Amino acid sequence: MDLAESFLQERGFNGFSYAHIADALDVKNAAIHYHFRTKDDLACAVMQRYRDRFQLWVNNSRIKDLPPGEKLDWFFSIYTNTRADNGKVCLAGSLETEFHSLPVSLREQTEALTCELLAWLQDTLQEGREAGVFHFGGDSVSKAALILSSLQGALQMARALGTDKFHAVVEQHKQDLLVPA
Amino acid sequence: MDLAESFLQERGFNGFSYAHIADALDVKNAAIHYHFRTKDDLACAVMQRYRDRFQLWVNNSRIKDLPPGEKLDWFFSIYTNTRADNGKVCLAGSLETEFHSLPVSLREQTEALTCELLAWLQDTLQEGREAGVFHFGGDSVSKAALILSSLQGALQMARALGTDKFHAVVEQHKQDLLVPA
DNA sequence: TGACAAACTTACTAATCAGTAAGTAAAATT
DNA sequence: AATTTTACTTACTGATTAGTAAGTTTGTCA
Repeated sequence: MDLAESFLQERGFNGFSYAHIADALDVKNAAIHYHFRTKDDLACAVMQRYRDRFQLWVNNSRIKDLPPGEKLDWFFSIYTNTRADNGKVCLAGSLETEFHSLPVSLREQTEALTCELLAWLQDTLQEGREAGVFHFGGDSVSKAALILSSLQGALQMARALGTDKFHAVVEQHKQDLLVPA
Repeated sequence: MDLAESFLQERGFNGFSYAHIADALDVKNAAIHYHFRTKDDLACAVMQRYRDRFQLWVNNSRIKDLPPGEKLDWFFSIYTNTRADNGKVCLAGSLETEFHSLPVSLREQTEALTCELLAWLQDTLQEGREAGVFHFGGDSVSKAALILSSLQGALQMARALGTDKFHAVVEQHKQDLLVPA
């Protein structure tokens, strides 16, 4: 599953095969089929684990009780540390790009993940604005969508233009949110 | 090339084959190979045409002489009309997602396109800020990267969550840029 | 009219793809 | 000790992949 997750982030759903994973583990492809009957099953399991992990984090008091500014820093750091610096992109973004060539079960997982990320970000932004820490116009739903879409896009952009661009985007978001006017 | 462009935007480079195009045109796959020896050649030709088209537009006085606010509206409208409403994503975003599984020539095209989009957007933002129409902190390079990455990401997000989300992101960008404080 | 080139088709190839059926070895359970 | 389960391997299948070689049709031009 770790390998499948990496391949999904690095090459997309259509960009890897059972053989890639089997070779990396030095087993035969049938060994993968034993654990995950179909490729959809494998990808769905990866997505479910990814979602569960996120929910576990945000419901943990180490994150939940943080002030909004630090919560957001934590969120940004997920993208910075485990994605941009390793040339990976967000699972949601990766699968959305290939959406129309994906099995239905995997589309549902993609939708669910995106909703969950968006919901948490929206709550955090709202909380921060009410606390006077964040400053932005419009509603928190749109601002959350703006930030999430930008993080997704910036990870992809980092592929072509290097991680500096990604870091610049994150800093710009902080600037936009934190500086009053 | 029109079909290849559509497939790239809808399914990604690894998500379509010569057979898809041949079937759609009711010819044999060898007919495609006659015009484009390899799949890389085809995709590169599509990218080159896409880039040329963009340069033609931005150098045309119908766009070049527009005030910054309307320039930006035009830029947003490319994404809204020809992508979000048809379930397509930006070519740059699509190829960046699969970057590590792409032939080198196609990676170079992807990088070039991203740079060109970014450069134009940066100039436009700078011009607008100097004219007092746009308001944002930080430098225009970062802000351009933020907006472009967000548009890319929002097109992908629209796949899973519908076009409403995309439109909300565009409105939020306008709000962020246009409202003084 | 004949030469030639453009735009194909027919008929392949070798590789890769997801997925399966049957067999095996070792560990866990009864 | 016998049985069952887990985790594979071996050996495939049929579909699809990008790409090729040789032949065919159609239109253009000298």
